[in-house]
Amino acid sequence: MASSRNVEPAKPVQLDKRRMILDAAVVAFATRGFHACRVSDIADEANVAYGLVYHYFRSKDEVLDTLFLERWNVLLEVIAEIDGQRLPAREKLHAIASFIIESYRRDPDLMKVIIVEVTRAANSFGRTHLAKIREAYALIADIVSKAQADGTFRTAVTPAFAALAFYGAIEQVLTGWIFDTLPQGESEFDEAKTFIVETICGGLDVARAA
Amino acid sequence: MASSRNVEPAKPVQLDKRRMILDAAVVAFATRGFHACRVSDIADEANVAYGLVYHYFRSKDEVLDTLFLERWNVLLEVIAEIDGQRLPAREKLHAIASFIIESYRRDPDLMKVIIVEVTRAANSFGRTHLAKIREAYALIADIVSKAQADGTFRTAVTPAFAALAFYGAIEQVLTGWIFDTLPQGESEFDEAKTFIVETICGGLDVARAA
DNA sequence: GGACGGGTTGACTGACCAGTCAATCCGAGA
DNA sequence: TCTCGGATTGACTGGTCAGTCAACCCGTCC
Repeated sequence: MASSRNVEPAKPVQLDKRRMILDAAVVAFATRGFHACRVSDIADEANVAYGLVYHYFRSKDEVLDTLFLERWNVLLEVIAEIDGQRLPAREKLHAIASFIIESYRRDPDLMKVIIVEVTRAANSFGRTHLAKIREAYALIADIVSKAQADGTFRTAVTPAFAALAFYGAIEQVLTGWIFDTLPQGESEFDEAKTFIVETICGGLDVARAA
Repeated sequence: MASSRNVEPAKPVQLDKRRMILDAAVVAFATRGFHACRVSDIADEANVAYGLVYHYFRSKDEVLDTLFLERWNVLLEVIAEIDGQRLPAREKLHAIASFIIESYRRDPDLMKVIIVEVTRAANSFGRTHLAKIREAYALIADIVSKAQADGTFRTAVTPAFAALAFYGAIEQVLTGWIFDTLPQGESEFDEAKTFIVETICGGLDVARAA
């Protein structure tokens, strides 16, 4: 209580309305979907006037863009960092799957919005952020590629394809949880990490062709 | 020219406007996306008056629903039929991947609409048709399940998961083609069928854990 | 205490478009 | 030839929002 004059940088009572709007948007988008969600829903959820959303963001789209970029950049950093560690490829993939699934566990709404409204969406967003999304594929493909080079992965499939299949499996699982098609809970989350890696790395066949 | 009184059942000059509207909708939806596409775009594309769309369909949504159901039911029948044949599971999966990829090759616009606007969409449609979509997963899971029972597939992964991963890989590949993220052409189509099955069935690892 | 200006407010406007509907067309049957 | 009814037409309506903007609030600095 005793004086807070220049100790605080510049954040008053309500820690930053911009952040509040962003957080409210996650809830609003996750609840009603981006299209069905009106800007006034975001403002209401954030307890802020309608116009303030436009003080901090140029448009409704920019709110979603911001949400996506914030999170996706973290993902890219994490993948790069995992790749930097000295680990078997299989474990790197497990770490990536873990990170994504843990992200969902911690903030399902945010992941729901990113997956449903951007990653899986055709609307402007999917296209706008295609390059960013592809960066993730490329990083994963790189992991596979190196593992093929050092002999831990077979070369029957191209790295790009393997990356697609790996990410595809993760996305399907998340989608299942998001749409309540798949049971979800602590044990399912852990199980999923293993299954995804086991399917992509281990394969289904008992016997393999020579 | 010589009389066509009761030879034809009831299809005049323009083989059925309903079909024309449906076909035009595929083009319109594929080009502009379902949301950005106005009903007048469909009517224009079909060379038909605006109001006629509402003569044959209750709403714009119903047009998309019809398109999706028509095609998805074919898919379900085909999967069931493939499953009925006496083939190794791996070949059944190959046949399914083939069918879907061939569908895309024959009518990319239609598949684009189905994948982008229904299968991958959160909007009403994804939810409305969830059950139908899940039927496909279930049929695939069934194939895996039987293969596990007869010993050709490992039991390390549940059938439901395997189905998710398999379908996920296909969807990612199609999405890549749709968004021009992946090169496409005759050779890529064939290659994709093999790679998808090879990844899911063969796995990436050179060595497997005991 | 006055002026400045960024933060904040919410009523309002302009555009857009799904869906309606009254009118017209046209083929079949009487 | 006339009538009936389904097919076809396209102007129009109603509702919905995204985004604008003029005004207000309030802390800061002179």
